[in-house]
Amino acid sequence: MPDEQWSPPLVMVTVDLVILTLRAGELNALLVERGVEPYQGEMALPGGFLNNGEEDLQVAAHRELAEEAGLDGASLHLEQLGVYGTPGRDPRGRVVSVAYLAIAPGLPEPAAGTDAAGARWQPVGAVAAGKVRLAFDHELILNDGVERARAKLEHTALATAFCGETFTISELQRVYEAVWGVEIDPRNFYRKVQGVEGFIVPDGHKATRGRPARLFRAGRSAALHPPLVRPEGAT
Amino acid sequence: MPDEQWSPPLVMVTVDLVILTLRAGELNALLVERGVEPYQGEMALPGGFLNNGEEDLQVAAHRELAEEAGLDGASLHLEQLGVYGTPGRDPRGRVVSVAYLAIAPGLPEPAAGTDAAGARWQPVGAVAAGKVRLAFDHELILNDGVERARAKLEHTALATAFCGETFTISELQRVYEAVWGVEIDPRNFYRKVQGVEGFIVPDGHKATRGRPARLFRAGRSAALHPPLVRPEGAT
DNA sequence: CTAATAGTGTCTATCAGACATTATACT
DNA sequence: AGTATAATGTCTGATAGACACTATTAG
Repeated sequence: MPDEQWSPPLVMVTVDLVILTLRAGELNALLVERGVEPYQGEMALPGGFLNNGEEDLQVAAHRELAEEAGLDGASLHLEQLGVYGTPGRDPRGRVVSVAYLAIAPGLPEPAAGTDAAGARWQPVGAVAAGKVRLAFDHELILNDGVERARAKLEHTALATAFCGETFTISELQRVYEAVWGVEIDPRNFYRKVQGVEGFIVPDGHKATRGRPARLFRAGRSAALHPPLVRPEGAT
Repeated sequence: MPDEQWSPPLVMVTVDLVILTLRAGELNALLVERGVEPYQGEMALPGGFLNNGEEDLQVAAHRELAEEAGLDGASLHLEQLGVYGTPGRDPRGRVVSVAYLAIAPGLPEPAAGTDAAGARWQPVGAVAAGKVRLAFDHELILNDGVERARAKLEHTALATAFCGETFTISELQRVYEAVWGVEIDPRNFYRKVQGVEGFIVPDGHKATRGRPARLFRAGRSAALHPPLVRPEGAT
């Protein structure tokens, strides 16, 4: 019980980012090689300490997004994922980390940021399979982020954030298949996505090998009614 | 950009609790009257600073649950809700608050805790209607907690946490009606809840005015397959 | 018997999943 | 014509919502 002399403990706060994209039909996360101790040389999620005592958490997340990944956050979906504050999770002392989830369309290799010795995309499957080890408790955070993304695909228009400005329905379908890890019947998918009010709106056509595909762009709805339900066996 | 002399800013961390229960068929939240500045005399969510630099966040949440609400957290559903860290949200300085959501079955008036000058249940409708004002950004946190509870009722067995050890299907239905703010057809509700694998299991009978009701207790499943979908017009 | 509450049955419009066919381009 | 990809139609079993009846107790 605090007495009159007691003052609250002070802790350090970091912002960590789970940045997901699609590359070659696989779900990838952006990882950086740590340039300083602790865990120097190991892979970790991009992130870092608050700049100063007055920086907003969301602002700090956008700043790290730009610094470590070279991504302009303005057009990016960015959402709070959770807090990770188990004592001992960071050898430097008591560090509470606020995790954010960011979604980006397919991108080339990132320009290595100023802080990070090296930043690169890694398939989340490789991390889940234990092929890539992460510093701190970042594997836990990454798994939470991936699961959140999978769940959000059902109820929100998040999938369009994985695509470019415009996209075909097939491309949108490949997003769902990659993130959920399942195969979807194209005919039923066409019917369902077009039945969701305000999800996607037509925007011209695209030349391709074969019959030209209709192009769409994201509609006005953030929430999907009805939702696109994830099959039972999804990853 | 941090130079070699730079050290991360230190912030204070609080844990705040959204504790929900059902009283007289209405969704209520536990609020305390603040005994100290700032916001002395106003209503707020129960919560407080970390005890020390080594206290786990979840442990701190359980501690506050016991201290300020007199509730033993062992049997209680407790879940992280989010982080609230906007600069200026607390006049004492930079305070980052980790919010937790707790669900309790119907309880009598709480014994006022040691920290809180007074703790009492308030219908969340009164807060939403502006009849009760909360300190800090606690109204935002409360709203997030209520919305989370509503969403979780669809996909998890959370509703049973609002009931006692055993309950009738009618009682369970009243939980859904109160939290969602809608009326549900009892016949369809019976069919649906009994069709969900592992949601509820029979456990004797209950004497009542009229035909005795079958009693149930919570089943083993945490997640509901299929989910109980919330009607469109739910609050 | 009557009142009160618990529990079950049925009908129908809609929807999800399986599956085959037609359409439009390029070579 | 042949190939490749896009788009649409149909059938069927399951489900959600509307609705009416039977069952079991107390007084």
